[in-house]
Amino acid sequence: MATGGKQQKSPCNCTALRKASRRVSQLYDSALEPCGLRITQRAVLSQIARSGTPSLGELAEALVMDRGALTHNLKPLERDRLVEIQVDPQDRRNRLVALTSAGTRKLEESARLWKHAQDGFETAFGAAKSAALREALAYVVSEDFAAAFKLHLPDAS
Amino acid sequence: MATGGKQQKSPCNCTALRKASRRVSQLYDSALEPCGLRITQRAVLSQIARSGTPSLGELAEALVMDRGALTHNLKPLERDRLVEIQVDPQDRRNRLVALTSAGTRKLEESARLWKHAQDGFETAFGAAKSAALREALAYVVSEDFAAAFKLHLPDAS
DNA sequence: GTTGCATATTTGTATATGCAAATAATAGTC
DNA sequence: GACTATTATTTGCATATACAAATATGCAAC
Repeated sequence: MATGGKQQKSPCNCTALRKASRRVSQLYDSALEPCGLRITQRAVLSQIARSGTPSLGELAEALVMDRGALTHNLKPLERDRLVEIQVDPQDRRNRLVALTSAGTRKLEESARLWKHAQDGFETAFGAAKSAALREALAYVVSEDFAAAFKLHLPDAS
Repeated sequence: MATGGKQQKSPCNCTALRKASRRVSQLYDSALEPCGLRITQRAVLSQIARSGTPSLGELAEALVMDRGALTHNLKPLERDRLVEIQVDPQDRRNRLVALTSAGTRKLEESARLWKHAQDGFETAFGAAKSAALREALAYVVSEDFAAAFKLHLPDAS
C-alpha cells in the first residue's frame, strides 16, 4: 500500500506547543483581521484592562513575556495611541501602562471578532476539553512547573 | 483577607497557548544553550533528519510553519553550514533541504541536552499527561481542526 | 551626602514568524 | 512554440521574542 511516507511525529513537547501556537495564532489572527489587531496585541490590551494600570514589569509577568520583549511589543500600540506609558511618580524607575480611550474602544471593537475565533476553537475542540487544556497550560506556565522542571536538570553549578 | 489582587486569567485559548509556548521554549532553550541551538532550530534539523531530503514546502508543512518564515529560519542554519539547500533537478521550482554532516553531528550533540529538557517536562507534568497533551495539540494542528474551526466563523464571502 | 548595591526599564542584536508581492519554473492549450 | 494558468520559492516589511548590556532610580550604610 502506497500511503506515502509515514510521517513520524516529533515527541518534543516544546515543538508540539510551538506548532499549535503557530497554527492557532494564525486562525485567531485571521478572525481578528478586520479590526487591525493581532492576537498578541489584543492579549496585551486585554491584560491592561484587567490589571488597571500595571507597571511594565507586572504586565510582562502577567503575560509570561520577557520585559524587553514587552517594551518592543508596546511600541506599535503606543504609536497607534492605543496605550500610554508614563513614569510612575511614586517610583520613577517604573513605567505605568494604561489604555487610552481609543485603546478601550479598539478592545471592545475586537471583542466580537475574538468571540468568533474563540467559539470556533471551542466548537472544534469541545468546550470542556478547551477548559481542561487551558488548565493544563496554566500549570505549565506556573512557578511550580518551572521549579519541578529545573529540579530535574543536571546541576549547572 | 489581603491576598492581593485576584489575577483573573484570560479565557483565550490562543493566548494560553502562546504563554505556554513562550515559557516552555525558554526552558528548553536554556537547556540547549551549551550546544548553541535553539529549540526551533533543533526542530528544523530534526524534521529534516526524519524526512530525508524534503522540499522547502514539505518541510514547512511538517513544521506547521509558513514557507516564507521557514526560508528566513533556514538562513542561520545555512550560514553555519548545518543544512544545504539545492535546486531539485526533477523540478527546478523546488528547493531540497538536507543536513550536512556537521548538521547531523550537531543534532546528535544536542540530543542529550534535549533529553534533559524533555525529561524535566515529563517529570514536572507527568509522562502520561504529556503524551495526552501532545495528542491534543496534534489534533489542534490537524486539517480536521482547522476545517471545524473555520466552519464556525461567520461567512466571509 | 556619597558610595555601593539592588531594582526597573530601554536599547541593541539576533532569531522567529506571517503575509503580500515579486520571481522562477512547470504544465497546458492553442 | 508562444500565451496562460498554476505551483514553489524568495524577498521585503512588520511584528514577536529573548538575552545581555547600558541606563536610570531608589535605598541602605556609613
